[in-house]
Amino acid sequence: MLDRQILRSPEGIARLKEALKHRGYDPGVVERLVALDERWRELTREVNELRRVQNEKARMVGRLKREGKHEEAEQVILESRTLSEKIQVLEQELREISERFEREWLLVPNIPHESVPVGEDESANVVVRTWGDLPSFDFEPRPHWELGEILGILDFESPRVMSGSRFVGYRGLGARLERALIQFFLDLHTTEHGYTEVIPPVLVREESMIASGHLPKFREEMYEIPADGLFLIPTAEVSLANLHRDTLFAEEELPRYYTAYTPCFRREAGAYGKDVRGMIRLHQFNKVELFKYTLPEQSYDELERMLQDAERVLQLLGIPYRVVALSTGDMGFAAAKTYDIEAWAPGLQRWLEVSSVSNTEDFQARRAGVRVRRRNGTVEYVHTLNGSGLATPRTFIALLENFQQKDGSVVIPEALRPYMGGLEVIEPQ
RNA sequence: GGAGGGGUGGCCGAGUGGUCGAAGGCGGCGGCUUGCUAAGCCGUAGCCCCGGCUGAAACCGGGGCCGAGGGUUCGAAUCCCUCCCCCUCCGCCA
Repeated sequence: MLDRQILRSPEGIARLKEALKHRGYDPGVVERLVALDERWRELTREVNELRRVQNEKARMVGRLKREGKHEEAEQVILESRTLSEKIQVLEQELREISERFEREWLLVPNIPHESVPVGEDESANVVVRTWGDLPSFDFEPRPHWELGEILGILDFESPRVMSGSRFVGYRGLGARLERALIQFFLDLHTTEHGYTEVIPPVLVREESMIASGHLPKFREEMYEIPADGLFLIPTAEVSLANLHRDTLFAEEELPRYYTAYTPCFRREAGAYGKDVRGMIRLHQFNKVELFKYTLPEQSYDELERMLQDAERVLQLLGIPYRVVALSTGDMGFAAAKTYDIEAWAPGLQRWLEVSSVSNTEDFQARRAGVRVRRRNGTVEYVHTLNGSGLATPRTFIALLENFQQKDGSVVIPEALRPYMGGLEVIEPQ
């Protein structure tokens, strides 16, 4: 959520319209919002004034009664009664205006940072850097689903029966490898990068989804449990963004770094027929998330650092990747700036997004009510950042496909071996 | 699921339907005292919104905020309703 102050100056209005245009949103909503805000302020002014008079009269009644002047008190009560009715009518209208404003305001995305490349879609994204050499093979590299089959570590069949498409099962060393990845990520971030590990709920209330910016706009992407009004999280970002709801931090308490492993659930409603093969796009997957609460002036430095923390995972695994700065048209709703990290998948011959690292500035903090009292006494919203560190299925894919050998065996990167009981190679069954 | 108790300012905690933010404590800030610190003493202090002011800060005026939302009343932290959360007991179950 943006500061609605932006609707009260010509420059702010122009800035917001431009931001919406760059994101591919209709800037037409802005005029409507400006009108609602103006009406809201006008009503607020009127109501405030009437309440002032009303308060005066109420106090007068109290005073008169205490002084025993009951008849005069009755007179004032009579006046006050009609005023009270008038106020109620205006308050009703004020409530309606507020609700209408709020409804639309919650659908307005964040304003992109000035450093974000302007463009309609992913074609305008900018590759910031590439790390590692793409592997060359003296054989045709296999896609992960073939490797999973050969090695007997992935199960695509039984999940289809028990749950439908876009689910995967791991078995044997596959399950162990998945667990190893999660543990490796968490250990790295907690011991070397200073994040505090948390295990949050994965079922949350609607208001938590609103706070993180995932609702009301993306309802069709969420699994919902109507009987209890709960939603399955699409990312631990939701849980971590709600860790300090309605909190006023002291400046010394920031920054705060959190990491969490959770399963994530996505309906993928808009992706019919896309990435159906293998485990590129799943309804349920595992992810280790990174999250920071920072002072506003530090958030862009913290963004770069978080990006490095996520990159470090791939470096230690030896998986080649590139970092991409997303364009205005490709960024998520709450983000002011986003980097994607894409791992190379030689079997698929494509780059796979394994991480997305974003600064939402105060967009989520405003929705979640997370503020900081500065040393000079002023209060402002904190900045929040989130990033994957990493998502496992695609890391799993990249790992299998990069380290495969001619016979289908897969070499386990050294960093992971301690988590695999020292195992160096997964052999075909 | 059943019964009962409770949610008050950054934190803890008192509170009457009518004296403009609500005792007290902790913590905060300013000052005095002090070789320095601690202790002590004095003072000050909340958050949000509207307006003065085109934007921001300070300041001034006003409104709102005692879990959330409605309601009763001239007037509600205080009474009523709904919801949320916490605690205790009982039942059930990992």
